[in-house]
Amino acid sequence: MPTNTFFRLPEERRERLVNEAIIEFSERSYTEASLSQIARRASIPKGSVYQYFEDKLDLYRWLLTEEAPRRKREFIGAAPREEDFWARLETFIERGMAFLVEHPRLARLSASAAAPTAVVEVRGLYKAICDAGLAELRAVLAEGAASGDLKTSDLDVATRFVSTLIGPGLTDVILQELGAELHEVLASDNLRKRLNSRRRRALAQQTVLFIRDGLGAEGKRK
Amino acid sequence: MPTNTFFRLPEERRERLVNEAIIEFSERSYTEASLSQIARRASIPKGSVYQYFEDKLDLYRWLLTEEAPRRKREFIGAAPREEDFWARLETFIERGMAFLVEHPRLARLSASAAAPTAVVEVRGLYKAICDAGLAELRAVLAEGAASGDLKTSDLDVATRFVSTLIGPGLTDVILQELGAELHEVLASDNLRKRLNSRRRRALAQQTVLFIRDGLGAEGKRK
DNA sequence: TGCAAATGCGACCGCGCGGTCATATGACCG
DNA sequence: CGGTCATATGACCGCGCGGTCGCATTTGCA
Repeated sequence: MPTNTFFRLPEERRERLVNEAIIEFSERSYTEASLSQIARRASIPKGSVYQYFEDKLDLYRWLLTEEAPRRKREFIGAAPREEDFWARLETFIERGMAFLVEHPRLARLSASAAAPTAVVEVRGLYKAICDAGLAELRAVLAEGAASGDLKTSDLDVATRFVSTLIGPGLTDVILQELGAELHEVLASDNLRKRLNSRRRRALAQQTVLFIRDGLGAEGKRK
Repeated sequence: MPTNTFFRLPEERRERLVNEAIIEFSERSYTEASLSQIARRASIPKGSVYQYFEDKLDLYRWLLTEEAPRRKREFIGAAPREEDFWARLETFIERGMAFLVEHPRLARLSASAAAPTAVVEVRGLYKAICDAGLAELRAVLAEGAASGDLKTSDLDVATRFVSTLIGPGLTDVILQELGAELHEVLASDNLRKRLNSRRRRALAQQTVLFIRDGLGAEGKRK
């Protein structure tokens, strides 16, 4: 947890630090990321940073578990209540994609915790984040099971499958769509403008169709 | 590329080095992994290692693009020719799972390259590996499209979806199944015995069903 | 205005890393 | 036996890191 001093900081200074930290941690894994760099780029002496956070992990943890989720919640806003379960799922996916496209660094921040690492605390953080995401998705899917739209055979496995699809899977598809590397997208505002809301809707639709009907050809399904 | 000296090494010494390298690179990201550690654990002076490989990246690249694929090919063996496309896909998935379970370190080695990193060469390596995997899977799926078993609307996106499912997705499911963390599985032979061939078949079947039919409830499908 | 508490600050520390190099060793050969 | 060449070895280098510490500066209050 940051110290009170941190929260008492002039907003401009605090923002500078936080933004540089987000940039650093979105481009590099926890281990690779350098507190010295963050401080240097934010023009804040390293000694001061250690007055705001206990250590590197403290800053990382706060970003990952407090600040990023807060900003995401702010962006996503209240979910519009759709009638149909599949429409609801589609919206859920589209909102996730919108966040990825509009705030790629924040999205990457969480994904970067997936890196295989020997730092056990980071692994713990990642697991917690994953579990939270899974729980959220599971709740969505449970509604579908309740309304009879979704097969109910194994909700846990289904949740994991869907989660993988709309997480790493969609990221992959989007990058291919943009024809760019992740690091280029992070650096460029221009690239991501090419995945506008209309295109995102289409991709979300395609994803939902896959989840609902699979890839088996119509005529031949057993 | 390793030097000729490396290939002329007494087998026992070479194996020691390679094995320790696999362990190190499967537990840590490229940046986190330490050549000094590998050398120390293999009881080979660091100076000697630099007689076998140009640098850390050279060793990593060789492991990732030569040695691991070679061992995987050896393990998987020739694909038994099934008649039905879906049976073929199921076998493809089951073999992949078997490799993951029997050689978790080798499997992790490749996955570890997915780590977000600022080291551009590592990103290049990862992209090459992914593309190779995607091409292989695409070929499998293309057969399904040709035989009329698979929807042919967008083979590229489909390939990416399926790839994500049987890659990170199945890994997740398996870890949940084993009730263990990745690092525990790497360390323990015991754990992975619990995912025997019969259980793997079942999981592969479940995955194929999902890919073929999706999650939509039977009665309500449009 | 003066003092104490909070904060800013940057030089400094120890560490482990990737990588180098001068020298030692020993196999092979005329 | 002497000389050559491939190989083995570990002390050593420079670097950037995470983190510390003591002093300078500012702030808030009586």
